[in-house]
Amino acid sequence: MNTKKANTRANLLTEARRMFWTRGYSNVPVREIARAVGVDVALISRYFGSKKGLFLATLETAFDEADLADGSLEHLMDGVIAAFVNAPRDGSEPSIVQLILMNSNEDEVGQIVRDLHAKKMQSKLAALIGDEAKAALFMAGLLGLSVAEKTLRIKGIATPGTDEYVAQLRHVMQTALTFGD
Amino acid sequence: MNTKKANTRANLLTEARRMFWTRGYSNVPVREIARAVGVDVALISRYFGSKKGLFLATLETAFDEADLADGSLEHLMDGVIAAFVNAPRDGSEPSIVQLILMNSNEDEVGQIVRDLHAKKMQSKLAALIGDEAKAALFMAGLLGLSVAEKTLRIKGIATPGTDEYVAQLRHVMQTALTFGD
DNA sequence: TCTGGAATTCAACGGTTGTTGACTTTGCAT
DNA sequence: ATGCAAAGTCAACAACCGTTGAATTCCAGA
Repeated sequence: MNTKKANTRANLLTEARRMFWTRGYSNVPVREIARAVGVDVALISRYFGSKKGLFLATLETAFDEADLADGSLEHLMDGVIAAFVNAPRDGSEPSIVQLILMNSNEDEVGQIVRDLHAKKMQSKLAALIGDEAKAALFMAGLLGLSVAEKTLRIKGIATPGTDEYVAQLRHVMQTALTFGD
Repeated sequence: MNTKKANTRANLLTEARRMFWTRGYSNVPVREIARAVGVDVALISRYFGSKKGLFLATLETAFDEADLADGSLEHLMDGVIAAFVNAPRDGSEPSIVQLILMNSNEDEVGQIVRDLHAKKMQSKLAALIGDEAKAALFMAGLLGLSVAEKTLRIKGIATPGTDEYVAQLRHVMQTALTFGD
């Protein structure tokens, strides 16, 4: 069987992604990932080279599903919400916004995450909106709402997934688009 | 001299505050703080009990200067900007918003920072604005702009301290106050 | 100058981290 | 059943962390 090794490798990748993206790179010991999967720690270094290699592997398919081709404002917002804010599939999985917020402070991998965000997300947004300052405010609103709810758990922010949360998101984002007008 | 001990104690406190507030609690080894001040590591445990004790000491006077008593919208925004966003005195010193963003993810001291923020900052804001949801969006905009500039370094966000940055801040915050109307 | 207490340093501890080489188990082909 | 890679485990490593008791330096008062 070739699927045996590939299976545990995939399990490690899934578990690592969930932990790294919700708690941050340096706050997750490799031993804990291995324990959650049910294998020995040595396999991480063996299959992914190092802890950093495992983290980079979780990044590789991060922005693949993001498709913001459509130009209309309505579809732009919906696309951003669907691709970056909503957690993919299972509700326990973190969103891309959370990946960014959790790991951009990290010393080692922080720059990689920032560059990836700038290249795949921010530049695309700026091109679609057509104004760098507006796009920046757009993104700031997105991040602020996320950190307010997910990290600071401020009372008054709606629960993600609800219509009310989407309404808040759209209101904040739409505001950014009127800046300076 | 009684001022000798108090002097190095104050130096440790200042250096710890700058490092903890800009890089996060767990990312700053106590040995580095001591080295920056020019004393031995043992003094930290001796003077503050523990690393956590040192961090808590940096929190003690954090929200003291915050005065949002005035009810007018103009003064509310200016007060928030002055008290929480602008760095106090020296430009190299971090702001309270940065303290919150940097340490709210921490396992140990995160809850303390969150509680402190909720008690001293968010509840006060909610009372002044009179609407919990609006106050939450107000705070979200503040945090988002800060994390976009300071943490992610998104191009398009103005430099803090400039008039343009204040304009962005006010625009984002004002938007939150019109939510639902 | 001597002394005694305060201020600081020194050296070591137990614990945790990521990593690696050697060993053991698994499972298919012969 | 047997051999033999592949898959996984085990033990140990060096480096780093926060903390602590003992030793040392510093310095004002007698």
